[in-house]
Amino acid sequence: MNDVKAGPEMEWVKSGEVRISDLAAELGLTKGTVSRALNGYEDISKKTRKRVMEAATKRGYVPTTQARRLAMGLTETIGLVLPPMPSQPVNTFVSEFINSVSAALHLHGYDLLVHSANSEESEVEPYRRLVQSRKVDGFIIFRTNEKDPRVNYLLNEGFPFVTHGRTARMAEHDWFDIDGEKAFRDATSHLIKLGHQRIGFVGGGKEFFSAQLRLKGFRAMLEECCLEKVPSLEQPGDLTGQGGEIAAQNLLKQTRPPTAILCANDATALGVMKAARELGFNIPEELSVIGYDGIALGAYIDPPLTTLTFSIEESGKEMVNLLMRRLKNPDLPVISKLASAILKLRGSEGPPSSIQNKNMENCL
Amino acid sequence: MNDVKAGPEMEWVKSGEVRISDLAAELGLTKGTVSRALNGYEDISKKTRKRVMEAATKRGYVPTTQARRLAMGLTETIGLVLPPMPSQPVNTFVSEFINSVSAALHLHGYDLLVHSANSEESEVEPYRRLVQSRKVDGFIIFRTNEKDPRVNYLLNEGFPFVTHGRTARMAEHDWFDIDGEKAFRDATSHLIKLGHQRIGFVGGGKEFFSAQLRLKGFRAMLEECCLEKVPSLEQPGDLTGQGGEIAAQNLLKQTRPPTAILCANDATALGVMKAARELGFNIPEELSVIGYDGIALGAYIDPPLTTLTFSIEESGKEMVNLLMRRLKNPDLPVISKLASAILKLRGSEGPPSSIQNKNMENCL
DNA sequence: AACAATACCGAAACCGGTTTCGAAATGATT
DNA sequence: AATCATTTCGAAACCGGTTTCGGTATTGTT
Repeated sequence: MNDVKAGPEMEWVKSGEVRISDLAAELGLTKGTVSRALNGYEDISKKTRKRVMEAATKRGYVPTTQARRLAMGLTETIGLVLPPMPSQPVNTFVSEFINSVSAALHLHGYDLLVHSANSEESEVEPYRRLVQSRKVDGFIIFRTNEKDPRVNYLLNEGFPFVTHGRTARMAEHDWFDIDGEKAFRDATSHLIKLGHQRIGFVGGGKEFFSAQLRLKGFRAMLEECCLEKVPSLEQPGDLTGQGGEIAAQNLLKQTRPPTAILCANDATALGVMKAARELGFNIPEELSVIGYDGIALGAYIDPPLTTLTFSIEESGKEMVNLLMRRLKNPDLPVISKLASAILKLRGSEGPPSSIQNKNMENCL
Repeated sequence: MNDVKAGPEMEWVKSGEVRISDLAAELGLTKGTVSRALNGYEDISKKTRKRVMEAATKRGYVPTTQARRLAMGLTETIGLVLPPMPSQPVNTFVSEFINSVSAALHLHGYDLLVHSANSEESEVEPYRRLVQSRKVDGFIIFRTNEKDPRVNYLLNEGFPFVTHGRTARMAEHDWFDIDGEKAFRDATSHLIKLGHQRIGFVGGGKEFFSAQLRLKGFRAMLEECCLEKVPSLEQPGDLTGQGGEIAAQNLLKQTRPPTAILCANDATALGVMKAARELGFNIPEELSVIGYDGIALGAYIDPPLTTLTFSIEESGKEMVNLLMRRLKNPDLPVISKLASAILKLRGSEGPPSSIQNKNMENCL
């Protein structure tokens, strides 16, 4: 019933009750000596070290983290501040991300401190508090804006951090990002090869750098394939389902609606699909839809959502690597890592029902 | 560009560079006096207190958390261990929950330490480590099993914690839970009132207490309405979409398939809907489906998923309240709180196409 | 056997705070 | 003016570790 196994004659010890001074007294040593013995200093005889270590395991001694960290002048803790969630949590990114970051940090002996952002105060306030009270050694930042106050603050303080996503000052800090531009080039290319000529795009807010890069990839591939850029086919969005609905209505009510819509993320794509259904468009026969994020749920809707997906686990791991490197040596030059998303075909896209013009063979 | 405002003649101070000893020296006081002045002790003259506080704000002094906590013998930190995610993160519960718990803890001056569970080691290992290294004062536990090793371990240690969900030992620890039994009574009643006579149920694993309680509520309402309990209509599941698919196949391939299916959670419901579509069942005309969890995504699928929903924010808040109470006074009697879920009608349920028999008026 | 080198451990300072205790200064009382 | 109570602060211990420094005890060298 109880997971704690205890030998027959081993008296019951509650966890964490024995201090280094107890151990020292018991062994007739000073706590300094015990500390060095346990930490592998060379000036301890094999015999004493063995005695100490055996006593330590027997008594279940584990150093008090707070004390050790205070003495060593570090916190071994990384902060992660959750952006305010305006009740649009269609995305499971956050929990997966936290999970992978936490796991990666643990391998380095670091803890993860998760803080929530109060939407009433400034965005940087939580960061400032954590820095000033010296609760963390560095930050993991995600969902960056192009001009990001958090980045500005931390750069100014000279405080270590890594971002998930690029910023206007990306040359000054370490960052990890998914190559959204390439991803959308791929997705656009895929649609064009299927025969689509009029492709819509629903973006994210101007402030999200990543959404801008996705738009850039979309435009680039259009141009590469000699398809003209139609401004009315590029709709702004806000990365939510609702934003997707509105944008889709704007697109599909046009005289010549697009035969395919690329969405800046999956939440948007779900909104687009909902609006499309309500307007009587069959997916994928009359309208192809492609999202971005690879949320697992996309596989369960009808039709299953084709999307651009990437490894969140890898993201977390890589970011932790970048951060650990930075903590070890703050003066190293900034580096970055770009991972790629892959197009996961699930069924929400297909060839257009009517191919209006065929002048694209010139390009492909 | 920079959020840090500094007065004209205020020289630039990097955050967290000034220690209490610096402040004391600058003021010609001892650090003990400064500490007491800042912490509202009564044995400090008004004049000195004012001097100290002004100097503190001017120099931007913030006490080092590590040191303060060590001296005061507490960690002011609560641990939350993420259960291993077997790549089934269809649920956004976790991130919302973390968010609300973190926010609630912050109001009490507590931090949230999020730890990930390594699936290779024992489930209690992370807890043991956090306890032994004295990194946390208590735990928030969610997704409990009926016989929960984590609960056993912590009860044995006498370590404070609160669970989200009941356990076999719920009389011995504080817990918060959603009244899943009542929720499923409501949902079942709703279906029966719509005219359904053959209602299927897809459950969660035997180990999940909450899933068992939902089944219990389902059965209770059936009995209350004089509907016979058909064992083949109760299918086991695993709270995943895939589990839902399999269960739905088992249900719908029967000679007399159910006209409605209640699912232990939304992920399961999505799997059920997918399988139903593939088998040619129209929802809700030929098959009603109801889930549990209230995930936002359910609103965007076709048809929108009717589900039982509850406030995750309230869950987090209440659990933190329970835990804070416990930390303040460990000897208080255990208490618990049961919140209710509400049925959110969205469209995946309706009256059955053919009402087989009408003998239910006797009961309702 | 005398001496230097080395191995090993104790003593003490330190990390940055909090808290207890006692002494000096101040004010009130007679 | 002498005595007592208060106010106010300094000194020092403490939280639980780590790390530097110096002094024995042991070993190795000639």
